[in-house]
Amino acid sequence: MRTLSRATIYCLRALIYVASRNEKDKYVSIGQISEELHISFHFLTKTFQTLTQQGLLTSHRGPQGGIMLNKPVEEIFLIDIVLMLEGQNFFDKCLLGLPGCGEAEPCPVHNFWKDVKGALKKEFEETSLADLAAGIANKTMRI
Amino acid sequence: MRTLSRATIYCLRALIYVASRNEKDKYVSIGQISEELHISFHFLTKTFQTLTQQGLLTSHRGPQGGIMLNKPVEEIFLIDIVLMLEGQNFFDKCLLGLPGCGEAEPCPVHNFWKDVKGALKKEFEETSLADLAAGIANKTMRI
DNA sequence: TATATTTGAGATTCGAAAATCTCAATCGTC
DNA sequence: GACGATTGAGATTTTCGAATCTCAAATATA
Repeated sequence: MRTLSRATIYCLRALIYVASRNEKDKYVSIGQISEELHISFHFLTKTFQTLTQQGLLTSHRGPQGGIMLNKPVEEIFLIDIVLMLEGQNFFDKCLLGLPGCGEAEPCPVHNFWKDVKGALKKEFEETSLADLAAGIANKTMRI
Repeated sequence: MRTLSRATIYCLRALIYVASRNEKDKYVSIGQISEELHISFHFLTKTFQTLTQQGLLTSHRGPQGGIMLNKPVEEIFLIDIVLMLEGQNFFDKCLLGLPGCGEAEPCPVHNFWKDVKGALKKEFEETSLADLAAGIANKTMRI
């Protein structure tokens, strides 16, 4: 079950890593994240750019530069990250990929899928970066 | 939110179409399905082959040939189709795509995602082809 | 101000899924 | 038995997301 794109997955892993370091008001180097997590550096810069443009992160060039979360990890939710990277219409898509599907002209699985998406969205809305990072306290855990 | 592959989507649309025709013990031509639903003929034959090999369908070559459901539509569930086409491990995958993730060594989102997948799987298990086809009674509905 | 470090941005390459094409196998009908 | 209709199977091409590469812009530090 492939739900998120690679870009989102990488970014999520990176943000969980950043959150777990819990260093406020300090830039974390993208290069360092890339090395620690074995994620393509250039791939990361691209996704971080998007999040910076959308206001979730602040970035800083030059030595001691990097990225920094703009809000406390308790106030950043999974849904924010996913919508910013996958697009605001992430939860609006039809299971069968039918372009015309909607409330006005629902496909056979429209209502079924609407419920499923609603439940998933609720989970994403209630799960913060702090929740996700909490699991990482255990050092043996791999991200 | 992209959940199913194109192959599965096409097959699902095709099976809903077949189910909605409600013609027992009669072969439905793949060519006809392809034309009606504007789905690539060769793509359909491929996915139907898989379902035939796995016992969900019976196929028949030659004139008046086609495919036929092996069970009543009430007894074919969404989960069957999805697992046959996407693979039996469809609901086992890690949200972050981490290969080592599992009960023994869970990733930060493992338990969160396990619950979500469990709920989705349950929905798929409880939704039959008959349920999906029921919506099609309305002729204006597009599949 | 010179330099090393780091992100920004876009071009290019790679690979897997998607789509198409070709021919073989099967079978009803005449 | 010949022919046309239809699925079976695999090869080939196309497309698009993923990954890489290259250079520009910014800035801390000495």
